[in-house]
Amino acid sequence: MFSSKPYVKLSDIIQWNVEYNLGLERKTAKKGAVFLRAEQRCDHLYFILQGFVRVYYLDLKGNEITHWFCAQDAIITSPFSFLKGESNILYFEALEDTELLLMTAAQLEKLIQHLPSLGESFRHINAEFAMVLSRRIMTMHTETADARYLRLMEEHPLLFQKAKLAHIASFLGITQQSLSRIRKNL
Amino acid sequence: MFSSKPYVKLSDIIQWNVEYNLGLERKTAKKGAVFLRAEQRCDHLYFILQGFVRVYYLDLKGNEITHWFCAQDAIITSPFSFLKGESNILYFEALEDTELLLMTAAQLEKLIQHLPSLGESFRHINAEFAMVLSRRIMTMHTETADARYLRLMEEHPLLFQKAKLAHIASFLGITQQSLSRIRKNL
DNA sequence: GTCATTATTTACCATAGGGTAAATTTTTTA
DNA sequence: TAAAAAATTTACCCTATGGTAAATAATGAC
Repeated sequence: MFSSKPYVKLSDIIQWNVEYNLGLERKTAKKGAVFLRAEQRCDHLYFILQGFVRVYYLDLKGNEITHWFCAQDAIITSPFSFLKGESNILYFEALEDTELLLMTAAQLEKLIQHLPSLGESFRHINAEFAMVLSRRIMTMHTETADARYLRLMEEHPLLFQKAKLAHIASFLGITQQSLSRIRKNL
Repeated sequence: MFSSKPYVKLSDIIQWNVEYNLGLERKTAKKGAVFLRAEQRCDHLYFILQGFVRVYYLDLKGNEITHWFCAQDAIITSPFSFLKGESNILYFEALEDTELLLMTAAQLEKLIQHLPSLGESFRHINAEFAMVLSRRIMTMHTETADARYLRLMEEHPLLFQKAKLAHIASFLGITQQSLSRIRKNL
């Protein structure tokens, strides 16, 4: 999330695509485009070659809740759908012009057959991702909304240039109005 | 969390321990014992052969926050410490007499060298774990405390026989008093 | 079985954040 | 640059949950 993933280099993926004749699909999404919607199956990993993506879902009242933001070099998917074939509940929205490389589970497994070390890389990526999510659960419990906002600003200042405050508010677990109030009180 | 992990069978691990001369350590923890503390390094995966474990951490005021519960056949570790060598902030508490099999990162990598398919299993386990955590983040946003309580009761009725309400309350993200109030109002 | 300990509930008031609606500012479009 | 649309802020009151403290209930030790 946010950051690049040092374990898998996109340039390698692009090279292997040719070398092993994987036939990976490419996709572009204009700024503002929602290129995956709930109810659409998500049967790809999306490698972000370029751009910035917001992942969100809808709560019971239909409000958009930002689940995470992904920058260049990150990999996104809808885990429920990609891993388990369950119906997808996530929306992927390009917050700027975005270029994507798509990989199916079959293509991934084929590639790992050729390159077992890539499987190991993904093992580490998954473990780190779980770690990031664990930490997020903890900070949601232990920190006030103010503290979470300040920390986000410190750790990801660029985010505030790319995402709207409404996006960031729901990512922080509060409403836009509450975030506004927090900003007012410094 | 909670459930068994179909991807790795404990009986296999025990057999491989002999076959590949891994020298895995065993450990037992009496009911009530805290067998890992914050500040202690966690450089093992803990396979739960038998028993039930609560993982918790302390918030800024010193309150115990339950991070998850783990039953037989689950694997626990302190990801920050095990993966990154960062200082450990988690406590592992046996809620009943518990028997554990310990595996260091070195032992894990050695075993995976012998059995690459185990690496693949762990890749899937990590992915599923991330999925569970994602879902938990979502339900914390979208569901009220009442709904989370009712769902937990429905999905994990046995938990209520093994854990105290204070443990469950902090797992649900509320205080013990709030949980009590929720229970009162059905 | 009695006492001590631990777990749970209750009651009180305090507060962070939600919901609605409108005002204001900023950005986009024409 | 004017008009329209979108984003952000503000203000109001409301509600869920927190904090403190005490009462009750359940469990365990002797």
